[in-house]
Amino acid sequence: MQTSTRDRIVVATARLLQRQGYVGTGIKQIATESQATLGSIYHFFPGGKEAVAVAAIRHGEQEFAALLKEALDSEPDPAEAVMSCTRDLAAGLKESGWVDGCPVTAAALETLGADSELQKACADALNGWERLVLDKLLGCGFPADDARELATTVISAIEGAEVTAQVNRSEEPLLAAGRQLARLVRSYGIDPPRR
Amino acid sequence: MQTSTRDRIVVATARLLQRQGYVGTGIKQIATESQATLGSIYHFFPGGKEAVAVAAIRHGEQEFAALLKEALDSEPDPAEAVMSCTRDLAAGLKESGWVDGCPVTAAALETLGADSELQKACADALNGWERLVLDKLLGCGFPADDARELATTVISAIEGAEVTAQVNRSEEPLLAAGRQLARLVRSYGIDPPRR
DNA sequence: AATTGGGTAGAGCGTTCGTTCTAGAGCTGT
DNA sequence: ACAGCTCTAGAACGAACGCTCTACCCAATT
Repeated sequence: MQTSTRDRIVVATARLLQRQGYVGTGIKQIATESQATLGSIYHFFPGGKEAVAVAAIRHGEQEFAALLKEALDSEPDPAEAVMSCTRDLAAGLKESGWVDGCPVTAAALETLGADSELQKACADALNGWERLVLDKLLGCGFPADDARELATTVISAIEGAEVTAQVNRSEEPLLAAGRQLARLVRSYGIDPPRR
Repeated sequence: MQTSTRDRIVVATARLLQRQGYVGTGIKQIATESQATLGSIYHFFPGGKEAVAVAAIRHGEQEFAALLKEALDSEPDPAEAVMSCTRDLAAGLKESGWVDGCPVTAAALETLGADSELQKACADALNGWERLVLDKLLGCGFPADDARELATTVISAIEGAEVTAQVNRSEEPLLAAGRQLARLVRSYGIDPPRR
């Protein structure tokens, strides 16, 4: 067997959470989609549905972090880097038929009231991504305070633009957000590091 | 009876959708929360759960539009207006214990695949709000192209910042987004209309 | 006084949910 | 050969789901 059963469960769950949220995703659907059985799922995740979801969210976080990191590293200028990021996201979103959005937003919104492990995993994901942007900005010479506020804004705006793009089935909201965020970043008048 | 049964159903459903999404909200919970019975619900909404949800989303759209309009009208300068908006949202979010977020996002994300009436209602809501911002910018003398792109970015960023604020249980993401959006709006160098 | 019809009330339908449970397959070390 | 282990397999449970259905209340109309 190529991939382990456990990995198949996590990956399939991550995709399902992304598309239909936490409550909308059933354990039995996960079993079918991952070609595993209920027995296997409860063997690897004695914590049940929530434990599977937490693992899937963490997987989604890393996957998205990799995409983000690659886009940020591809351009020395942070403004260009942000646009590269929204371009990649827009392309991926369109390719999936507008269903593969942010891997954590849907799950996060459904589990806000109960401060569960799942909710914590979602918060960790958002903060992790924010840190990637923050580091990029700091590396470009932005003052710490400006960089922090910009980083949270960039992640929030991308997050929101992705939802808007999905709902309208259009790349435009993401691309527009990318351009405006680039303008915002440039407005600080900090020269990109030459290499 | 003060409020009609139908109205109680719609209002209660709107709040439930906001907090736990579409799939997470049961018809029987709606009945309990709105002090109605199943019979009443299916009497007023023969279309079942989805019909109730559509009515609730439209109600949420109008409610949020009113808040948005008030905030936008309170300041002549569009940059200040956007910040006033995020301040109001942050205050409301904190007051609700971080659970009463955007009335449509949660429901929208769960119903992306099936192009249902519900999905359309969510798209209408987002576009309606965007138009309010657009009109404000146009009224301040922004060129049409810039205004359009700014308007979608503002709504997307507010949307995303609200989610981030909820997940982190903090006003800061919304306030930061407000400040950065104000900076972005000002970067176009258009004088606010004097009155 | 009788009738009509909008609205209320909730028992019960079939289905699906998350979870538990027992049984067995496939492998390793002795 | 046998015990011991991880992992697979799916039947079965109680609870909850969306929805249908019949029965009833009560104010307005005839």
